Amino acid sequence: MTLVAGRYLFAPVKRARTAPGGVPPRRVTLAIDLAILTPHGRQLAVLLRRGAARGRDRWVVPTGSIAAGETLEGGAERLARGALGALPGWLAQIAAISDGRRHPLEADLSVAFAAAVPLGTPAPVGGEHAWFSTDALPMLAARQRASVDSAVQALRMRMDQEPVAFRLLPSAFTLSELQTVYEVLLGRRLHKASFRRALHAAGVVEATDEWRSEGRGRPAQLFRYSPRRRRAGHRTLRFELLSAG
Amino acid sequence: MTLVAGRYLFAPVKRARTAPGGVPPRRVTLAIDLAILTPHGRQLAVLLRRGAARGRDRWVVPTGSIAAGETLEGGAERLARGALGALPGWLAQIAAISDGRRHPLEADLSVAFAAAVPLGTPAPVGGEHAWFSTDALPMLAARQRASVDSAVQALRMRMDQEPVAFRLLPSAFTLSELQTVYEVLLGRRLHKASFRRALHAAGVVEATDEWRSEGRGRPAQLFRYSPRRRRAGHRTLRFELLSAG
DNA sequence: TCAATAGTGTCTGTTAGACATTATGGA
DNA sequence: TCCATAATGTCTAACAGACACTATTGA
Repeated sequence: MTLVAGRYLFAPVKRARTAPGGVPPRRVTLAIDLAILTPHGRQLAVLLRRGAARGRDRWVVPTGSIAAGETLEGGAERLARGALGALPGWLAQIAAISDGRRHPLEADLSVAFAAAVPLGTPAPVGGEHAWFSTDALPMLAARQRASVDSAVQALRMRMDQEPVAFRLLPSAFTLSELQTVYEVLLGRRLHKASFRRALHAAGVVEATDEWRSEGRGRPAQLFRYSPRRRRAGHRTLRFELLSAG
Repeated sequence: MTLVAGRYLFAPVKRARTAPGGVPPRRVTLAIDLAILTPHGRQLAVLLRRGAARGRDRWVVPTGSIAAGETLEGGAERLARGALGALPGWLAQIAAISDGRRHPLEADLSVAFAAAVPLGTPAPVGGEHAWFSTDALPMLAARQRASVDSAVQALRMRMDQEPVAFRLLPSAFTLSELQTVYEVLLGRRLHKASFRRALHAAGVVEATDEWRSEGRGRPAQLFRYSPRRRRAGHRTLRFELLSAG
């Protein structure tokens, strides 16, 4: 999934070789769509840009194409910088979509990327960008809507394998914030005591000596993500999700 | 991830629209690589085709491009029919790779698909195709090697969400065969009693009235995959894999 | 008969979830 | 003082893994 940096995407001297059947690889127009996600209340939010409006409010997922000698991931990073002014904490390729549905650039093929940025990241100033809750998206081109849905689904499927949840928070966070992120990603409420017990047992966070007071209630201690090198915990059997069909 | 069938990939009348920056979506040559996987002993095996040999033994992952009006998934299905003579039990898009490394068709961009076929599926007659254990692959173009590795990894990551394991077996199978498939995918041995207990609790298989005797030992009862519609079992917290880094 | 594999019953340590309680701030 | 949130301790039911045992075939 991870792309090798520093390689040329289009080697200038190579010429398309004909396939065994005699048909050369088809030429298509390529776009990259980037779904930048962040927690927002009990939902995920995605960063959209005001589109080339035709009167009404139109929004688009940040999209673009690829420069000569640029990898897919390189293009996605460039898009992210353009939208955020900085690199996201997490970036991953999600899917290639080419179902013929509408896309702002009318590209034949679009490659969807997902990015995660910390809770509280403001939308860039200028009024061109805004956060939208993924459960109340505005009108989008059908293929971009599919990109956002795939990105959210992929985030949920990868949270066990990669520390995505921690990239959706600033480097220092309270355990309640972390629990909320996990609840958003899992789509269900968790028990506070069990959550902290599991965290402590896995040893993935370390306490700082800072505390944060918000409104009423007792101040919360701040923690950091600290993956202590441990033996790779073995995967467990999970049949539950297979019963659905 | 699933592509909509029956849609045109390249709408003939549409013209590439210029991006906001003024750059039209880049044109690239596109190939599809298909890693057809099946269980083979305690490993997964992949189906390779004898390549356009230059003297030595060269092998390639089944690859091709896309016809006009064909979706990515449609192209992958056509490739699968060409290699197997039939559709695989499971087919999924894995990744788009464009790192500039070698590919048989020299395509700029290749989209990797993974397919699963049942244990015991023979390689097509004619000597053009053969199964290779994924832990002892022959020389492959670097990008195709990456496709195979990604396909195997994706199979392992999706086994909890989709009934991939059952597509790696014929419709009727023994519980020992199923357990072996799970052991191959999980990469570790399982306990017989626990495995059957979990299977029974989840209610994902149903017994047939057939039995199979192989060599010595008591004959084994045959089972089928039967996903009884149940309440969607909730996902559990899993921090273990996040400790690695 | 022995060897090999299928299938089941029981025990035990671990863990997820529920509940209760203490701690510490603001209103 | 009351209330809201943080943090922790304890109980229990469920479960994973280990072990032992029975069942049924072929050599």
